[in-house]
Amino acid sequence: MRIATWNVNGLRARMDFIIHWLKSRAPDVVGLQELKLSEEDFPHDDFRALGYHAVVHAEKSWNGVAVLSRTPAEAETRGLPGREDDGARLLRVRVAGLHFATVYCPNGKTLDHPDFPRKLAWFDALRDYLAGVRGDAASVIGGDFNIVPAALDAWQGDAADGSIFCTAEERARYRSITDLGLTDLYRHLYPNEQKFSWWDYRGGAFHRGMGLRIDLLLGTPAVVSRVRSVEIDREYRKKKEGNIASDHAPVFADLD
DNA sequence: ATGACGCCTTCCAGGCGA
Repeated sequence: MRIATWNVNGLRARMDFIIHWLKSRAPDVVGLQELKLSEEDFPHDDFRALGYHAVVHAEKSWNGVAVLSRTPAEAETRGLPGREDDGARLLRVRVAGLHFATVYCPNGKTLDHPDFPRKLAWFDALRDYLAGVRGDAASVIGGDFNIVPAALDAWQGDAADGSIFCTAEERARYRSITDLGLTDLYRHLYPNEQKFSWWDYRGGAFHRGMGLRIDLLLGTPAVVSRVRSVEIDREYRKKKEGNIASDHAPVFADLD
């Protein structure tokens, strides 16, 4: 079974790209983030034509998450409890024998911006929420975490320590989540590799290797024991057939 | 030092992203 996460940076703008990717990679379950459209504008029919069901938690213009799946999914949680005012950023479903959550974690903007403490509070609420469902054995949470887990995951390495995405406060929140028994599937399989999932559109960052690894798939031990490979699909960060890519690459994992 | 690119929106300059 192939599970995936992808921040698409605008579903409507990315539709041709997403269809190309679904046909090429044939994932079974996909968490999408940054849909940037109203739920009534979600193109269910286009996905059905490709054999995918969709559960959507979205809002006009900003944020928005969804789960695509080959077999129908049942929604478990729409929105992070207590933090609904921060936007449509969490959706958890039951699908294919898994509990599968997709998250678009807040950005925080800058260390001195009011969004930064809101980001930390959002992660505290995420930890509390995940602690409440930790009894679910086969569980995945994937998404755009907007935290760089470790120096290895930033193109600047430890020179980025202390800057936004790389502060001790953010990394402590990330650790509070992994401390619940959730493991970064990519880092588990490849402890010393440096691959990125996001590159700035500006300044040729992609071709200069100036990226971050912020798009993650975390799993409980029952999932970790099944994971055989994880790929950060940088082919789909490139312009393809005249279409512009998201600034994030898809990430997918193959499970037994 | 700054902006750089691309998305969104009561249509178009401005907010936002990471």
